[in-house]
Amino acid sequence: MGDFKTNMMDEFLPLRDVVFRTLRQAILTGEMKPGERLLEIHLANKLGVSRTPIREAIRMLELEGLVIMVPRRGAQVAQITEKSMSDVLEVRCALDVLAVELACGRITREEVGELHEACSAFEKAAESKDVHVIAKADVAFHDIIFKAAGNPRLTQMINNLAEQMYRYRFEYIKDESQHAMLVKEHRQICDSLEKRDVEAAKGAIRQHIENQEKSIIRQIRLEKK
Amino acid sequence: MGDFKTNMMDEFLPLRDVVFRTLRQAILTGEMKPGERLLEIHLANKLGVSRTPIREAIRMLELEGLVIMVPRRGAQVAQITEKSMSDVLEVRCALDVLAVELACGRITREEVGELHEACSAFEKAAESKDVHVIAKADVAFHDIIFKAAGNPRLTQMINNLAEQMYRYRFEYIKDESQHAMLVKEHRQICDSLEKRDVEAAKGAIRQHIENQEKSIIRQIRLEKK
DNA sequence: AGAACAATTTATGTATACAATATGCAATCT
DNA sequence: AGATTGCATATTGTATACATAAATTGTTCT
Repeated sequence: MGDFKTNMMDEFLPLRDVVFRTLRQAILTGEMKPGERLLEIHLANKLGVSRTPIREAIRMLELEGLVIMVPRRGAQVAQITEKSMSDVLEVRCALDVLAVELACGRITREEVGELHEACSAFEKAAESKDVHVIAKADVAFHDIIFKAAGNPRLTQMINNLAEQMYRYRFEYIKDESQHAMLVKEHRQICDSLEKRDVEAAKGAIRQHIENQEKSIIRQIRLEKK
Repeated sequence: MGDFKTNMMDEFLPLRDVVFRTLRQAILTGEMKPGERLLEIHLANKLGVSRTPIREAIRMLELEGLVIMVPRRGAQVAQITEKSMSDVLEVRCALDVLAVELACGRITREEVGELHEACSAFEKAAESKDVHVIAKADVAFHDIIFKAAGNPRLTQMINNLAEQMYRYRFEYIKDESQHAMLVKEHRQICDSLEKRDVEAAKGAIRQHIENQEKSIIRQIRLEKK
C-alpha cells in the first residue's frame, strides 16, 4: 500500500489531502473501528509518508467529527452510537427539508428536466439491483436538488452529514423491499418541485429521510447484539 | 505579542489550538481582512511558535470555511460576500428552528425555569445598554434552548455558523431601537416553549433570526459603499 | 524599448530531529 | 501482598531542515 503518491503526481494534490481521504474512507467503511487509535508513525509508515501530512489530515478528521482527540494520547476513531447517529439524522433531515424548500423557489425549467431524467435513471437503477449503481443514481438525484437550492454552504453541510452514515448507506439500499418505496418517494419529490408545491415537497423529502433514518437505527440496534 | 504561550502552561493546550483561536478571532473581528494571505513564517514569528502549529491551525480554519487554500500559494482569509452570508443565515435559521422544535418536545420543568430567568436577565441586560452584557445574556438564553434540544451535534453546528457572523453581531445589538423587539421575541419563544406550542415557538424563533438576518444584510450593503 | 529567458528569492510541502509527557514494568519498601 | 518509586519505552507536541514550485528580478537579445 506504500506508494500511492506516484499515482497522482500529475494533477497535484497535497499529501495531507490524499491521507485525509484515505483515512476518512477507512473510517467510514469500518475498516478502522471506533475506538481504534491513530498512531502517527504507524500510519506514516503504512502510507509511506512522514508524520506531517498525517497530522494535518488528523486535524481535518477532528473537525469533521470522525476522530476525537485525547490530549497527549492522540486521535482515535470516534464512537458511533445510536444517539450520535440519530443526532446527525435529525439535523440532516432539517437541512434536506430546507434544501427542497429553497429548490422549490429557485429551480429552473432546465433543472426540472434534469430532475425528471435523474428520477427515471433511478428507477432503472433500482431494477438493476446493483447497490453501487443505485447509490450513485440516488446521489445524482439529490445533487440536482442541492444545485437548484443554490446554497453551496448548505450542500457542503448535508454532504458532510451524509458521509457520516456512509457505512449504513449500502445496507439500506440492499434491502430490495424498500426499492418501490424509494422510487415512489423520488417521484413525489420530483413532481412537487415541478409544481413548486413547497409543502408537498417538504413532506415528501421528510418522509424519504425518515425512512432512511428508521432503517439505519434498526441496523445499529442489530449490530449491537 | 510573542510569549502568550506562558500564560496557559498550567492547563495544557496544544499550541495549534491557541493559534487556531487567535487566528479565528483575528479573522472574525476583521483584524485580518478578507483576501489577506496567511504567511506561515510570518505568523510563526509574530506568535513566537514554529510553522507546525500554524499549519495545523490553518487546516482547522480551512475546514471551518474561514480561510481558503490556493494550491501552492497557501491560505488566505475567505471573502465574506452578501451571498455567502445569506447562505449561512439560511442554514442557521433552519437549524435554530429545529432546535426550538426539539426543545419543545424535550424541555424539562427545570429548564423552563432557567429559560424564564434567562429571559428576565436579558430584559435587564437590554436596559443596561452595554453591548457586551446584552450579547452575553442573549447567548445564555439561546444556550438553554440548545441544551434542552439535547442534540450536541446541532448545538455545535449552530455555534459554528453563528461564529461566522461574529463581526456583525455587535453592530446589530448596538441598535437600541431593536431592543424592545428583541425582548418581546425572547418572551414569545420562552412562553411558547413553556406551553409546548411547537408552531408558535417555531414562528417566534424564525422571526427572531430573520430580523437578525435583515440587519446583517443591511450592514453588509452599507460596508460595500 | 520590449520580450524572452535565466537566476534569485520567497513560500509552501514534506521529512526529520528534538523535547516533553504519558505508559508499562520492574524493583523496592512498608 | 500491595503500594510506590524509578527507569525504559512509546508517542505526541514542537521546531527545524531540506526539497520543490511559484513569483520576481535582472539581463540579454532582437
